[in-house]
Amino acid sequence: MPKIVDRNARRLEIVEAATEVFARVGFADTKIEDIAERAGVAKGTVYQYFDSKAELFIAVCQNLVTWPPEAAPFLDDPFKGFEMLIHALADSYERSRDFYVILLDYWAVLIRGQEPYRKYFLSMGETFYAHPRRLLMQVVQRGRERGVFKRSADPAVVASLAIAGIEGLRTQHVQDPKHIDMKKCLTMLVKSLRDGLTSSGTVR
Amino acid sequence: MPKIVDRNARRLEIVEAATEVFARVGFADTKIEDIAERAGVAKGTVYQYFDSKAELFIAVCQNLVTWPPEAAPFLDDPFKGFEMLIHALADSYERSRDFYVILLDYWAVLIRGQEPYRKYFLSMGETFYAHPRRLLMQVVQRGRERGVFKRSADPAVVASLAIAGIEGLRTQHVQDPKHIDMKKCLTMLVKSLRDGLTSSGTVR
Amino acid sequence: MPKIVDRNARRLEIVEAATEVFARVGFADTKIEDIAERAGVAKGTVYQYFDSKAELFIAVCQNLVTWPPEAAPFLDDPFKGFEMLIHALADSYERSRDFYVILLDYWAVLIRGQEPYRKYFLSMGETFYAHPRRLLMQVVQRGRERGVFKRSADPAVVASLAIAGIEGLRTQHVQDPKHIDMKKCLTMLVKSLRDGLTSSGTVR
Amino acid sequence: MPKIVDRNARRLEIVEAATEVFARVGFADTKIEDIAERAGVAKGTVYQYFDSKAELFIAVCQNLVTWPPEAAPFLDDPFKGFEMLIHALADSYERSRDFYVILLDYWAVLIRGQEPYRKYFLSMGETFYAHPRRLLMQVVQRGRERGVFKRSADPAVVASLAIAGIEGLRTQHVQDPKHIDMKKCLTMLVKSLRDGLTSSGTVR
DNA sequence: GATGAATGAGGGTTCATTCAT
DNA sequence: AATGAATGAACCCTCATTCAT
Repeated sequence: MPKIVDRNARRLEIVEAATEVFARVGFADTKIEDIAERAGVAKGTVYQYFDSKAELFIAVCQNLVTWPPEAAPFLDDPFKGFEMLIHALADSYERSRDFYVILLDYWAVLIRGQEPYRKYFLSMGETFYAHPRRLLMQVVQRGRERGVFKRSADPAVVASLAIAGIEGLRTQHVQDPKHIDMKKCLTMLVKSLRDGLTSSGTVR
Repeated sequence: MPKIVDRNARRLEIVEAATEVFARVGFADTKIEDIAERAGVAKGTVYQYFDSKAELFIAVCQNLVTWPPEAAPFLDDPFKGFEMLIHALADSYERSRDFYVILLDYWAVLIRGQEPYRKYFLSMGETFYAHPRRLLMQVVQRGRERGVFKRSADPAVVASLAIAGIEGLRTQHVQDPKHIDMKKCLTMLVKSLRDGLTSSGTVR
Repeated sequence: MPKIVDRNARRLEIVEAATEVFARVGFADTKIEDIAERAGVAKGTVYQYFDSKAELFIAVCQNLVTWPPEAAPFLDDPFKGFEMLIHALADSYERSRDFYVILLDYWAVLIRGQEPYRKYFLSMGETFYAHPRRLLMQVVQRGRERGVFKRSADPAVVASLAIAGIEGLRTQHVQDPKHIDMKKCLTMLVKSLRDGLTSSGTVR
Repeated sequence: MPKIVDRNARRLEIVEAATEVFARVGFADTKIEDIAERAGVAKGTVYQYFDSKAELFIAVCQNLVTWPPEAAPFLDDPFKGFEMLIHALADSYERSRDFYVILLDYWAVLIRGQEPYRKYFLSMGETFYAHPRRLLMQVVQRGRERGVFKRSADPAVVASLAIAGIEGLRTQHVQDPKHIDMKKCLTMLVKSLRDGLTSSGTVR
């Protein structure tokens, strides 16, 4: 038998090293050697686990896409649940700065990537956004059923808006933390959306 | 003038060619030669106008940061003005897909860039976001003064949220246009924010 | 205008440098850098003239395939012509040791090469062998018409045999010059083939 | 014996696997891993039997050099024997395409190999060609003694020519089977050489 | 002995940048 | 000013070989 190694563990070590490096310098400027060094292995070893830099990047993204909170505890109270969910999502961004920063390259592939990868990332993106969106839609739906949210509220639209708000705030915050008071903004985000869900609808 | 084309015109041609190429394939994968070809000049010529690929990218970004609509016509009617402003901003993204796509690389520099450039892009970002933010804050402020928006509404927060919503929706839309109904989402964005600005405030 | 260079001349210099290196160490062990050095240019320059090592090798082979002697002066006298032709062919091998040695790699591509190249080399091989074969067939044919060679002699077969003999002798000679007396062997080759072309045919 | 398979059998398995792979893709493009896989062993195991890829190639060549037919049955009738011998040699090429194809790399070492190997392969080449040459020389010699071949015929030259013809025809045939009618060519090869061995000698 | 994980030197290729014309 | 040929540092990836188990 050869050297005893837990391939899965080693693989994960490399993915984690890669996550850190990709996040710090971006895909284009990342050298495989840097990743190897950070993982404490030789350059060639990386290629025993991943066929190419691109494959490794995919693995990194997949590894990142495992964060979303469970919805169960939030569902009972639509009002409170909606608020909790948004904060949980925002936190998940907060918790992993890597995650957010790697999204830049992730998006880049999505928008401009060549076909083999583009399609792949696209499906990844679906699961990626699909889970939080599903959770959000569930609370909204529940709220409608209970009569606390308006019938006319479209759960898909609300979910998109909530995610958009969170991401958009993060984007501005990452650029210049001083200009954004995240706490206040998130509070207002929740409030506005809830108002939109409950207001009598006739504006003006 | 020794030549028929003056330097400024030629320079702009190169910037525009670069904009198109950067947007299409991203900064890292853009070759100076591609830009030169698209601009109809030789590779060396590009270096007569820009010291490096990075400088050229800066010029491209600066050239992009000239879009926002004028606020004047909207200011009189806070309600209508707020709505118009958001749609105008969304349109400006819409109108220039290049613009949005280049933001990816712009952000990348902002977040990870080495110092000479990072600081530079940061200040650029300020003007970049500052103008639309200022316009939004103006309408909100005006609304407060007229008593149509709540006193407690923080113009800075509202502006951030509006921009966040627009950008976040675009992000999702660029990834998969089918999943997002932009029109509905923008309408709800306006409505929610307005509700947040007018609701009696007592939540629950 | 850029540096004034005769691209064709420079290209040829590189091909000639490559010919020497490919011949000396073989395709697989040839480093582009070695070729560049021998041509007195930088590594990158080679790639301005050839897309890849394989393309360069093709160019080398094509450049080599320009040797065959003109037949005209020999055609009148089938006997003498046949002899002269064989010696001329043998000489052309002799003159360019490079040529012969590079054939090894040429054949390797032909026999095992992947499709884009295999087909290409195949067509090259046709012209490569086609010319000497055509010359040989012409003299034989002329001899038949004049009645000095047997009607039953097949020009194609004779041509193949003559070329086979020359190449086969070279192969042995390159391996160990001491074991082969080229002059005597060529004389006997000519004599045998001529005997085969004139003998009454009833063997035994 | 500690294991079921003895070293010699295992060694031979590896050599045979290597023969197949070397023939198919050539020495340079052969990966030890491919050989190991085909032999049904692990990569490291190959190195238990051979110190290096080069050593393994030597072993492959040595294993190949065991083919030639026995002369005894041919010797009695010089005419018939000469013919049979040439066909037997041609068949031996035919039977093992591997053999012929590996010659390419064999020759390459012979011509350009570094010293430790070059000399080695040279001596191998001698035995390699020596055996068939010896057989051919024997029949010719026998024919001279019996008075059916001319005194002036040089057995060494005839042997070289016969081998040259066979190899040269194979070379052309491998490149493009359509262009060569091997049967006809071999018949004419035999006939020509025999004519050369019996003709009255005064050409013209 | 056998295994296969790890290694790292090595080479093909790219491309931003320079510079002679 | 414009050109595009030349440069060479940089980097991805391969694969023969080693070695711990």
